[in-house]
Amino acid sequence: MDGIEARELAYFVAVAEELNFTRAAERLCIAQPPLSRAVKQLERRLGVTLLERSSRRVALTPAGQVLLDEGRRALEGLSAAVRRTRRAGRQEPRLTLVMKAVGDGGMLPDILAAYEKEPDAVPVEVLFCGFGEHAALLRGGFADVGLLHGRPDLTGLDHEELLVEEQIVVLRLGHRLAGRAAVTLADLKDEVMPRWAGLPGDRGDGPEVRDAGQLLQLIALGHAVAVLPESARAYLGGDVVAVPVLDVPPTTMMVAWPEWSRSPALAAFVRTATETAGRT
Amino acid sequence: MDGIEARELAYFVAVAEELNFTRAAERLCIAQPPLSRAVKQLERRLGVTLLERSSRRVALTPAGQVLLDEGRRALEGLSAAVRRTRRAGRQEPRLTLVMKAVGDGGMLPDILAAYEKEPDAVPVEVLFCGFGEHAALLRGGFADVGLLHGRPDLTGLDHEELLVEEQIVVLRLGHRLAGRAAVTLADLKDEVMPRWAGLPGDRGDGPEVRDAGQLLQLIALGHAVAVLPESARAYLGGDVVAVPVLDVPPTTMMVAWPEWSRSPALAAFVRTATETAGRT
DNA sequence: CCCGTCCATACCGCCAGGGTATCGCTCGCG
DNA sequence: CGCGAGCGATACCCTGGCGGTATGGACGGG
Repeated sequence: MDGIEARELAYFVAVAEELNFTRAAERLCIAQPPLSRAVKQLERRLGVTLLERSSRRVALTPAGQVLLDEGRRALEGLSAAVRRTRRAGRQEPRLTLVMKAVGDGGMLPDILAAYEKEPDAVPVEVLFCGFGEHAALLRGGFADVGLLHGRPDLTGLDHEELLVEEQIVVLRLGHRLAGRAAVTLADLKDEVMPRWAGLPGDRGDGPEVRDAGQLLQLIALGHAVAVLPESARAYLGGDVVAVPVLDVPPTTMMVAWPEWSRSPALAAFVRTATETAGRT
Repeated sequence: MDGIEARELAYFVAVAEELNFTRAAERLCIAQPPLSRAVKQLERRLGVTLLERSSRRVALTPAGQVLLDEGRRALEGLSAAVRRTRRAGRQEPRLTLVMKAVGDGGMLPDILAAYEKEPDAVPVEVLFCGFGEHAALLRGGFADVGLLHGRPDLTGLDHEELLVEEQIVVLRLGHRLAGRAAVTLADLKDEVMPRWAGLPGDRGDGPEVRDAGQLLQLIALGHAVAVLPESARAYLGGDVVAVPVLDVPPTTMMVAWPEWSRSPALAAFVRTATETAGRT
């Protein structure tokens, strides 16, 4: 037995993130002295100095940096286990599918229809999320399966490819490029591209949008253009047009799920999704 | 805060594995009543029934099965974090390299020599392990980096390919195939192949060996033959010969390390290993 | 030089977690 | 059919650990 407790690890992580016992204590809603004691006890149990305290400044030792990284992940794993258990224990078992709005390549109705006929099928609950959130929601145990686009970070996930799509640019009717048969990225370099709300990695210019409706509205107003997978054509209204973009790499849509998941309901969904995609 | 404690999770895992509170309690070195109480408290905190108790039999509910799987992994992650922290906290930092004996493709001396010249280099400690153990030792935080062969389970690991090798069969001098320029698997189907000790997945026949020395001795005695990567030629004595095997897929050697590892010492080692392999 | 900041120490009270004794249920066996 | 063994649940006690308050001591800024 290594004897380390989840609570004291969480305490240490708070201190290591704040680099300040007092602030960490109030974040944890406890007083500062018990926090000091708990961290010291953790150091004693590990036999390792985690923090360099100099009565004016708190700094991480190399070992402390390791425990901050590893411990955060371990705590994530713990609460993911809790969430998955809670969701598995609901009286009415469900499968939570996470996807970006309009991120199903038009296949979701077919997949769901086929899935419902499976013997292991359970009701599917669809959870919409922002641009890069799929993977975190799957890893964290908030969702069972996801439909992903592009090249997300797949660590901790298993996946199957469903569909490879060419990309199009969506333009307002009357836009200077709207009549072209095809465009290149060079044609678009002066265009305003919206960015998804709450996404730190995205480029800073362009208006912020929260969902596909806002995006289409911006395009229809002529305030922006957007490069989307070809399947998005199905969602376009009459006041915008789609033009193929020649030199953008095709985007692949995939179904992904947490590594180690072995529920029959999930396996049936993945099988159904790949078969449905393969039948096109 | 989800409020789940590592100890109570370990308690539940023990009960779920034994399906018997009394035996689980003695495995945990506590009395049975506190164990019953702890599991019940865990169920209350999760709001989920984990075990079906029928006064004569204990069975897992579906949610209990989920928590058994996920909780085991979460506890693994926790103790891996502890081990990595302990190893990072040693006064003399070292890099622990795990490999099968004679599993380095002859490159280890070159890699180590080149690595020692790196600015971020630390002393390398080599840990030998049995056939399929590399990945578990890396995931568990017992080692920092490994040299792997074949197609191990790489979940939780990052890796780089170092070397693709053809395979040879090692035979006693005077063996019926020893004079051949090459053989096929069909030629070998009646031969005795040793199996590595402590490896459940291996085929049952053949004598058990613990290391390369025992293996070569068995071959020299004519009691066995073995299919090995070409680089093993360097370790062969004069009383055995090596013959290429035509229809065995080449084996790839790779360097692997735990996902998320970001120590400069490790990064330098991986870079050195790939550069050394690329220079051949 | 004093005051504010911040971590450590000292001490206290309470409850969670572990122990022992015992009950209740069920199955197997004579 | 009745008894005993096995096993989990309950009741009760006791101790150690965790959290709280008060305070000390080191350091830096004004």
